[in-house]
Amino acid sequence: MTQRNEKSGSYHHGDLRDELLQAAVEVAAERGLHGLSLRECARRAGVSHAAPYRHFADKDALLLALGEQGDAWLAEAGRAAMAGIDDAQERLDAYGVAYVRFAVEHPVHFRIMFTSELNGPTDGETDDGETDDGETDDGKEGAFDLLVRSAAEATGTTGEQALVAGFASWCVPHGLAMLLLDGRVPSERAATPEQIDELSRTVLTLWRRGT
Amino acid sequence: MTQRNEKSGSYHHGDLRDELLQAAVEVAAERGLHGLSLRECARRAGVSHAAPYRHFADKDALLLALGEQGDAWLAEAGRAAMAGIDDAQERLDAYGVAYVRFAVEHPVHFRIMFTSELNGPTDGETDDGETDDGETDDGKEGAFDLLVRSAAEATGTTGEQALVAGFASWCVPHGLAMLLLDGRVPSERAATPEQIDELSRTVLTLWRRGT
DNA sequence: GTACTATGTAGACACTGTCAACAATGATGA
DNA sequence: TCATCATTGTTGACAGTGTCTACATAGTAC
Repeated sequence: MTQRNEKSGSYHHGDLRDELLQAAVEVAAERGLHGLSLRECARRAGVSHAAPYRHFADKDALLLALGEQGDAWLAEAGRAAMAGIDDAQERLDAYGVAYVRFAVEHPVHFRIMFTSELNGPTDGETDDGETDDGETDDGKEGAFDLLVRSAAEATGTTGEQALVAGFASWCVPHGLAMLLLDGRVPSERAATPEQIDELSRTVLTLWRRGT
Repeated sequence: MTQRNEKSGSYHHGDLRDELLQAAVEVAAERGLHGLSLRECARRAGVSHAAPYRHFADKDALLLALGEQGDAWLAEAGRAAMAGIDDAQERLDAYGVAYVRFAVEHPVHFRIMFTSELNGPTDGETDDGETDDGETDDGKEGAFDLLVRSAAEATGTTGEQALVAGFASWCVPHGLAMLLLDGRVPSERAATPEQIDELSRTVLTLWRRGT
């Protein structure tokens, strides 16, 4: 919780950066992402309206930090979900379930992670070919690599094909997560975590064994 | 009627509502959704900053209008794509390809359609059970019904199961579309409409052919 | 014509992101 | 111990925004 009983007296806050991030999640959860304001975060952290600029270059930088936090958490959740599962197919399912669960448990982070608009224009027409496919910051990509490896194993493919298979295995939970966050699933079908896990599993297996 | 070709000189604009919608898409495409402002739209339409309020209650109302426009377009695209295809499975695939293509061709509309935050808080915990499942405004739901019907036919299910199958058939193109819009697909794999169609088809049919 | 309604404008308000100038704090080194 | 200095916070300002109220103009019906 936001426990600022002691620190209110001191000039220096001590952990403002983290508290701002927390406040941002709180505000975004209440008012939506487009209702998030740095000043409100500062208010909740008990500091002046310009204090955040000592920790973040601008508002986008704060959102970016939240996104990276989310990337790390998701990667960890994915790894944990897949750990110890030998069957590649089951591993893929476990990842998908964990993915959707993460999105539902951290909707603000998830939405920020997939909002783009933090790098460039909406359409993504910028020629970002060469700077994007090199060594990456082991967060989500680590999890993605694991996904690709599992997909490759499950489909018996390699290289190019395996990559597409991994990507395809990403689409399903991602789509489900997005639709869930947008309230496109009747609430009686997605009220509890158990229901959501169940739904994820159903969708994942339906997609695979399709017909 | 719309007899206002010389709109710059006349007091009344003649078609301001539409022009505002167009301007909004333009601005959002340039600056991202969070960079969209009513005042900028007004500026581009050549009217004063308060003029939009004669046509939209507030900013959200304008976004909502764009969303509804997108719903209608998408439904039409889906219907057109499925028209004349007898095999249910192929119909589902065709819908998916059209869905993704729509998202890529109308990224601003698509993103607005699935941004929620226009109705309530992010988490969707509001008890909107009864007002949401009744008769709907035949836009997206019409397309969704068609999707469910096709999924039911393809899977040989009915009722509850068919609904979930239809929903699952929605998740895949939706996830793919979202990942595409967020630039998560290497640009060399999604540069042209043909490549995107190809990718959609691959993702949609991956597991069916694979196993 | 006059009255009414639809649609536009001007001005104001609170709020926001962001910057520059200033102030308090804690660490560093003589 | 004390002067120095980078870090971190505050205050005040600016332009831009959503939105409201009051006013102006155009088109329409009588």
